[in-house]
Amino acid sequence: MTETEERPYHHGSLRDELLSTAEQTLREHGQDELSLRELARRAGVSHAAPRRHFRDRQALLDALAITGFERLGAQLETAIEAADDGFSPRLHATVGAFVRFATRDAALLELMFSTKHRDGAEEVREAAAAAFGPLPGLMEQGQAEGLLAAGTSSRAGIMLLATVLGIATLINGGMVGSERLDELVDAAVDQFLRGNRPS
Amino acid sequence: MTETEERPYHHGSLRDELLSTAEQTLREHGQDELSLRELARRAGVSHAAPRRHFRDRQALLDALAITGFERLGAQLETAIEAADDGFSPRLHATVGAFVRFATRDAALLELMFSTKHRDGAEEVREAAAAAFGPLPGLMEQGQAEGLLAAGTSSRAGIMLLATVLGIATLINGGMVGSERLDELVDAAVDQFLRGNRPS
DNA sequence: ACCTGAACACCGTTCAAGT
DNA sequence: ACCTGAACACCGTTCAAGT
Repeated sequence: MTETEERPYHHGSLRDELLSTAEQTLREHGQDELSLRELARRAGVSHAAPRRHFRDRQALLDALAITGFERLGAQLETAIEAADDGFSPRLHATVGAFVRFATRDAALLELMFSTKHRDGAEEVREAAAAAFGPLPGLMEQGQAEGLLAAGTSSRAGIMLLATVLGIATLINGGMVGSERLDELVDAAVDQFLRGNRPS
Repeated sequence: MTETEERPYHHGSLRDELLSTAEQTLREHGQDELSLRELARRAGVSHAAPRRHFRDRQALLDALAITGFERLGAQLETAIEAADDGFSPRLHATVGAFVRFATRDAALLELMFSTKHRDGAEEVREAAAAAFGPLPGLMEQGQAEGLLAAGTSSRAGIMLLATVLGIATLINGGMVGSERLDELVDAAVDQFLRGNRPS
């Protein structure tokens, strides 16, 4: 009945399984504990098998960052769609979704925005760009509604992201108590609106 | 004449030497390439010798983060003292000093604000708090000069720090081109002032 | 008090060989 | 096309022993 009693020689979906158990290990034990050999063991496969799917350890980390950005992008989109049509509710929904993602999965966030992707790993940056794709449109809506000053849509999106990313980083690193999360997020949105409204 | 021709059995200042070559390796090759054994080799000492000074690898990383915060704090202080007396020039100087530190030494910045220090490593958080000690006072000066709204000195400092930290993270990770650094820093200060001025 | 040298268990990576 | 098994060079960590 069950098809998992005896594993076939060809695993079938080894790449996906490695990625998902890697994500779990990253969340529960951090990046340092993440070893290719351990992942192979958990998948019931030889230690050299992952080599077929990930050139090296860094390639696995890059892939984790990419799927992270994909999930983040999906959550941002969902949040925007679920919110009311106006700029302000959409802005709040977006910021809230980002911060929820960022604090729920601290180690993944760190990996996604890590310096390691600076060289090579163009795909990671593309995934990041795709995840934040909805932002400029949202900023333009804010301008159209007269809530944001004109001519800042790209910069404003980066500024908003930078602020909430910074807040999440400070909290994830233990530099700021997590009980201040909501207060700071509200302040970020507030400061953003006040700081970028038309004069 | 030279006293380094033959190393004595007792190194003398092994801890300091390990830390400073570790800092260099971190800057040039990243955290992954940082190995205790390699540091020991470079110091001309057995691989087990660092154990006397750092309980394990994480303890070395913590120490690096601490000295990083100490240097950052010193640079912030110097910048404030060198600036004109007013709030605005001091604010610009502080932000500029932080961003310079953050982008010059990306791997160190990452280590300093890493999730790893969340558990244990209370000293790292104390070092961080000490480095940012001048911020609340600066915010109070802004309030006294009527440029910042009252009652936000702690929160305002965190917000400012979060925004510039986020900008540095985005640039260090390659998500935003480094040619936008000055533009974004100016925008951060501008948005901060507009967003927190008294109504 | 500080350092050495051997030992242990673990990695990532490579490569010929198997299915 | 995908996986195995042995091999290599490297780790971090521990501990008895040296100075």
